[in-house]
Amino acid sequence: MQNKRRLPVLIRSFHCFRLPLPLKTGNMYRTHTCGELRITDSNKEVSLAGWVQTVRKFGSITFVDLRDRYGITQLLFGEQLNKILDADPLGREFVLQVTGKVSERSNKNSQLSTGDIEIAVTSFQVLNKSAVPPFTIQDDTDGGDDLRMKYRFLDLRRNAVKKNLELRYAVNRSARNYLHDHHFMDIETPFLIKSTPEGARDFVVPSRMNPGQFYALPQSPQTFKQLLMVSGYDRYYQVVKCFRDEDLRADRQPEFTQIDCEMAFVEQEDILQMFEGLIKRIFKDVKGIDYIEAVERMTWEDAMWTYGNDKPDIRFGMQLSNLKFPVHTFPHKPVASALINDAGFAVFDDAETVIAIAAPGCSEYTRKQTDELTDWVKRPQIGMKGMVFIKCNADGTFKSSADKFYPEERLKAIAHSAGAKAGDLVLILAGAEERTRKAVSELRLEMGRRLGLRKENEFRLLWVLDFPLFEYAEDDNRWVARHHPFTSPKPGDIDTMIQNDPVIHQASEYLKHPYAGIKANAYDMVLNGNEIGGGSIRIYQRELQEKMFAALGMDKDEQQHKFGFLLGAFEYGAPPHGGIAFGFDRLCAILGGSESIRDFIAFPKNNSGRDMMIDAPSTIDDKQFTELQIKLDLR
RNA sequence: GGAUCGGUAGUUCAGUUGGUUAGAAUGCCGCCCUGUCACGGCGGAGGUCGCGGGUUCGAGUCCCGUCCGGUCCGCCA
Repeated sequence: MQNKRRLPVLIRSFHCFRLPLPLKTGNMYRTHTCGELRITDSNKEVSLAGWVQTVRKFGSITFVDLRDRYGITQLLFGEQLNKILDADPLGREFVLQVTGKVSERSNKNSQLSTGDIEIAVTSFQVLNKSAVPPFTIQDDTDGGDDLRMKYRFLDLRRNAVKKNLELRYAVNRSARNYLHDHHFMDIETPFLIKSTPEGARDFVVPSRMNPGQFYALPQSPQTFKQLLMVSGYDRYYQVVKCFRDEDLRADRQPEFTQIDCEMAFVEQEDILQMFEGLIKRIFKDVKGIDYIEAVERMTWEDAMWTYGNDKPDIRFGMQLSNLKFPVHTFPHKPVASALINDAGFAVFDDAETVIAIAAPGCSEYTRKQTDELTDWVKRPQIGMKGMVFIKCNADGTFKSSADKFYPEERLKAIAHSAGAKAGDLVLILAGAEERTRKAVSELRLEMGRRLGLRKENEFRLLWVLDFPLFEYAEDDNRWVARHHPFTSPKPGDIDTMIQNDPVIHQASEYLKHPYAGIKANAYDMVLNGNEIGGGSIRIYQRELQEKMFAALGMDKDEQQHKFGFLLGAFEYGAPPHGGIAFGFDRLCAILGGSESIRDFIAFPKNNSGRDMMIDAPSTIDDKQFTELQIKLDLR
């Protein structure tokens, strides 16, 4: 494992970006915004326009907080104007335009940037009334999630959401500036393209002019950006919508945005350095964080070995002790099976895989607490049958739920292998390989969270390198591209690929187990346990691309039908090239300290892919079906 | 496709072993109040307990179904 990075990490949690406050020019509605007037503006005659945040009435005077995108300014309605308000009161969220004089307040409000002044209103105009909003437009709104989504246009007035969108814009600007500085060119690619159901399910769009035929919305601009490389636009980028018709999560939307980049005449190292630069620039511009010297690097195999996960959160340790694994899983790694073998403990003996981790400082856990942890791993989502504990007591003794089978010396050795110290609690899971590995990885993250080891203001970046090129799809009984079928093998594996004539479904000699097989020239960038970007060096020779398609079980006809345009282009001087795409929404959410990407998207969809505000998707008219020559057949 | 949590006033929630008239806070409406900024005081209105069925003398509460929302697994090259 390469590990040249120095320890990190400090942190300022405020956002360093700032939007310009003053309006460049006033107009008939307003001379200033609600966020910019200060005591130095005293006695100026100004006009403001905005929304009524609150009305505070005191008999013959009234205070109104007027809000716009830039802030809140207090308005004072004196005795005369107050009579007008008595007759026709202002309500929350009314759109109001006022003219008046900036005056120093007798009671200042240090919480507001405009808190030293108020506007002594001389005239006003209700530009529009508002119905009573269904929830309060405040940082701490009383509105529930679905109500906020239904009235998203009101939710967006809230400062909390506005800050997220500002952060999003800041990330966008920062990325564009960096890429522009490095000669990347923003080129738009089409949204109505061809369906090639390889990875995710496509969204499809019927074509009226070509009855019975459909466009697909792009899952990414992958092939187009590669064609742009063939065309000689050697540095391309796009902040672009992508579409995938798959089930959603808190961090997954059917339409999402990528910062999509591609470069020609590069090898992997060039890409890694260029985009480390990008991410550092974003951190600096958006968070004011300037500490990242180099992004740490780890091979995929090391990540799987050390953390059981291809996107490890390296902010904390708790590295795995791999006590037992099937022979071919980690051919180059020292599996420590001697520690647990030959003890007659059926739970371990019968298991395909046994993995231990040490939870620091947890040796004092009560029976109730360990039972609760056991229940946690027994939940259907984790699916383990139980958990074995070793308490590493402060006095140097060891106590385990498997005492009967392992003398203290062996418990000590197992605990030691997991890096446990006195006072730690070793957690051991055993079972089928895949499930156990995932369970330990989840357990590690959960314990890290519970023990406060995943610090919100700490950011650790990691490149995960050398992914396997192929992955076996149990359901379809075939090999699929782990990244995508345009990914180049590692240089050393290219000859193997070209020389062999792969009929991969049957036993492929050179694929073997993914851990041992051909490695891809692919890389993911991981931030605090989240994959924020991924890419690869691409195949640019027709012959190799055909081998790749064939390896995935695609015959010549199918290759031609689906990707003939790309294979053809490779015959006309395709340069070596590669690229990367960053998940823009997710990156923003992480920088904003949130698990959910929804609050960083102006108009997101819910769990079921519905837009609750406009109520989409919806049925269409019979006339539309007729035009499309489509008949509905709901089964 | 599956698991799980939730749905009660405009809103956020409470509601005991099934038992009299379903509560609180906030918002809303009215009156009072010249320095508030979570303003305050007094008064008032506001409910098909998601929907359908069942058990029961009696259901917000128990059972079945269904719809909606949240989270997760599968899925997401």
